Amino acid sequence: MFSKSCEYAIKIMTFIAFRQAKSKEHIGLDAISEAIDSPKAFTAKILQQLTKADLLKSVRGRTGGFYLDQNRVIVIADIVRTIDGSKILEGCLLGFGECQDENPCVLHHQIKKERKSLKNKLNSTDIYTVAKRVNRKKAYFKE
Amino acid sequence: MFSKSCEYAIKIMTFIAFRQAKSKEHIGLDAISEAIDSPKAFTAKILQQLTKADLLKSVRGRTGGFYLDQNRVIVIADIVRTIDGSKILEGCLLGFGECQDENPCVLHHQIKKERKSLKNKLNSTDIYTVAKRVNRKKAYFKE
DNA sequence: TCATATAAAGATATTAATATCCTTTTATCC
DNA sequence: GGATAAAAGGATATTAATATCTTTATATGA
Repeated sequence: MFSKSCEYAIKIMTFIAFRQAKSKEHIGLDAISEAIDSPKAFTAKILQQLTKADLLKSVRGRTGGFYLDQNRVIVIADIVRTIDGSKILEGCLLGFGECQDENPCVLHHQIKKERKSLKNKLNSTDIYTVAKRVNRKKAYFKE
Repeated sequence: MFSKSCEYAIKIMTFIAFRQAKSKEHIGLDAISEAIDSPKAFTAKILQQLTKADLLKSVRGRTGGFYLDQNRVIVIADIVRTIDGSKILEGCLLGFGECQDENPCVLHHQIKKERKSLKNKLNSTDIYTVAKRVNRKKAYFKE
């Protein structure tokens, strides 16, 4: 469903939200990739993408690391759109460039409702809420 | 969401169902790839996969081609499972090997309901029903 | 029986996703 | 100011998905 990069990105963002609820210190690559069990160098690239897209803030140098601007509410859909693009949320299931209600692919109307509720859910699930669940040990970043 | 191969496969199967409702003649690769607007050689490979998986029947030789065993009801989920595997329907959204209710990833419970209804829909949508919609010009195989 | 049209099978090519490695920039601490 | 530790950036490697091409097997019909 999501690309591997996107899977990591969702874990990264929710992990930082989780950690930041406990301490305001910047969080470094090492801590992140250890916590979510992801390859370090690859994780660094995804962190770059998230930072460029302004979903994440970063500081260089000795006490550097990553942190979230707490004023901004970030939802899972923001992360998905940044890493995988909006195709999975908006695009045609069968690859039409323009799959509207007027020129629908064979699955369009069949799956319309289900896709919409999935999209709504991703649009309404923010990372702080997810992070709270981790704190209550109701969800995990790695197996 | 689905791989390109799977997109083609869904079109292939629904197209054959659609054509077969009109004529019992075997349908050849050329007609299929033309109708669904897919690369011919690649389409041939997918047809092979579908045939091996017994979702589709084939006949070689001069009047050869592909056809459906009308006694068997095939749903979209059968096609998806054959081409992309069951991961997209059953597997963890964030790549856990074992993502159950007891050891859930950070998205598991959040998206559980939405995934389930998507899966149900794919499990209950059969290709003949889809084909009928095409016949009524309510859905298309290509743009 | 032989030419032809078809699917099956195998080999290869191309492109995109995943992943790593090395160098550069930047901030901190001594 | 120099050593150090961090992120950023660029280059490369590996693997998987997409796609094509060529050969083989099989059935038909003249």
